[in-house]
Amino acid sequence: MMQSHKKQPKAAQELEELRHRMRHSASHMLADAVLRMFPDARLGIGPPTEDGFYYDFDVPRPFTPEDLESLEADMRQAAASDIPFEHSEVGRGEALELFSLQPYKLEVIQDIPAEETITTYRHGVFVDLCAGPHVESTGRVGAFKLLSIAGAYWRGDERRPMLQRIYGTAWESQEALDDFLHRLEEAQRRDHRKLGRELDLYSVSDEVGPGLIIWHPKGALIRSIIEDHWRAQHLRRSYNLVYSPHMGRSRLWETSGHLGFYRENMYDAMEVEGQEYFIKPMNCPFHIQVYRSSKRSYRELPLRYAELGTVYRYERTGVLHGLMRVRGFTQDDAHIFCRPDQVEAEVVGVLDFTFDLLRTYGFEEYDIYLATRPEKAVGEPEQWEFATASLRHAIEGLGLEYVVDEGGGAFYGPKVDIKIRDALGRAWQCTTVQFDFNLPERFDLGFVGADGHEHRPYMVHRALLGSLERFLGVLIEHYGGAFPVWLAPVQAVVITIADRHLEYATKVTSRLEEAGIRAHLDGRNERMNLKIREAQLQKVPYMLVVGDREAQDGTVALRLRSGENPGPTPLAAVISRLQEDIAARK
RNA sequence: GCCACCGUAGCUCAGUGGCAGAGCAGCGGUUUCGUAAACCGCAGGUCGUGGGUUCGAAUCCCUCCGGUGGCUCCA
Repeated sequence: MMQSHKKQPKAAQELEELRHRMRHSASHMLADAVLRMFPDARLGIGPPTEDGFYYDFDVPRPFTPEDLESLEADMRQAAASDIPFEHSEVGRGEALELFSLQPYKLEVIQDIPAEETITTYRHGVFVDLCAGPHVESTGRVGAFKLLSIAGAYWRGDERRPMLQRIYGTAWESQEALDDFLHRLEEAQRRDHRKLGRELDLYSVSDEVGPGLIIWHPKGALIRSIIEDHWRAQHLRRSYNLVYSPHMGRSRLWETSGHLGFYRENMYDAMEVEGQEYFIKPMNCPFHIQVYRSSKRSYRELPLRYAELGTVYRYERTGVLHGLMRVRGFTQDDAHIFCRPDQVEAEVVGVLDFTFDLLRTYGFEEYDIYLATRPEKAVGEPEQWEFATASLRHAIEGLGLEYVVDEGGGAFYGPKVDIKIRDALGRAWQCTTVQFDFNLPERFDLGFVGADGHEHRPYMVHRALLGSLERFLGVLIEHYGGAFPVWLAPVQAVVITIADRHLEYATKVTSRLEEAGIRAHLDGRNERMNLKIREAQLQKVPYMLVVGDREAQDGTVALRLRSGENPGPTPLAAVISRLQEDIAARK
């Protein structure tokens, strides 16, 4: 159960409610249309979603794109006929009778608690089991469109039958629908997989394998800037940087419990001199080794070990997606070992660090989730209560809105997840802060307290950016490929108008490079127009055109990727402008 | 992994049973140009893989590999 701690203005809430009703009604009209196409179709469920609606069907053959067109035409006809939606309450027996030919509906009815009333909505001949609410009549569904077809397991369970799902969307006006479709197009333009290729940032190769990222020079440069900044920030916040190997003996993973609980995500063992080794899916066991390398005193806690640790996890082929979901990735990982009395301050420190770091990249909006104890869990209830309260206090103390994900915690501890939204409106999890009651136990971690006795430290896993691969993917879409100057692989391109300007252009480029600017000289024997176009497509922030006038005056003709054209500018002024941008991380 | 769709030159794509094509990129040349694509030429492909049907397969069928949109799972 998700319990929201968010507030919305009333007007926005009413609009959302209207869209919700229109989408709900549109999904009924879709199901009605499908039944006309396939009278024997069995209906799954058809709820509204954040951006539209879907409906699941068990049909004799999969839908085709042409089917979508004729179904949509059928729906338009229904809308034109303006048939009223009629609500009624039915008894349980009556409901079972009414939907006797619809096994999925029967299953839903059986799951409705006895004390709840069962309701149906009818328009024309179509009746659906439905809690509602709906718009008054089919003419009031607004502007709608069917979007796509997909397979979906009944009740999301891969052991149950796969139904055919049709996705659609509905909005209060044609304008709002067009807006939405425009947003989808914009999202496609910003797709990190497309930009990744166009800007030559990374690739995946069939020969290397799916889900394994090959960073090209420009992508690698952006990544290394992010990493450098990350390390510097960690040092400022009293983290200790460590490095750990990519594999370890089976004994390590047995002790950690990964072989017991996480093996399906791990690659098979490799044998070395009769011993089994596993490639790491997580960094924690290694950081624990650092902790255990000497006897720890309460005086040295908290200890914060951080590493850009590359891990490999088996992911099913169907879930791989560009940089967002891969098989080999680098976590910006850290493990904090601390005393109980330090826990809350540590969590506050991590959250503060997170927002500080994410703000650097222009992320200001987050979805925050507090995930609590699941049914199957290790650790004492008091520990869970204490840790969960620490997380809650930390979030609330910072005045943040959050959602409680009841029972959504890991088996080894409660956690806070923070998601940022990409250009498609999909929320991507980046930050995660997780308590771990399991590993300190398994590795028998301890510290000597002021009382001279052994105590168990608290352990917190945290990743702020999540994985560099995913974060870069989100960043590419966030900026639409137009990276701010401090991240841009090429910050300035010097463009010659004719070959005779090469000498001056070379001098300009060297001056820029000496000033610490990533400059590139485009001295090709091509027309200036072409070079500007290419720099523009590569989203280079500064273009410095040099011709006769500039060579004579010691200036450059400045052009920005925004299309602004400030014109002739002294080189020194351009350099300081660039340096200001870089310093301000613009 | 499952459902649907897709895979033709580095990229974007045309070709749906009868001699593999275009634009861009690449290479060679001409051109020396003032704010988003100069011109001419050349080269480039076992049509993802393996098998089958056929006189003949990029095209039809099957297998596998990879991708896309979803489902499940997740940083």
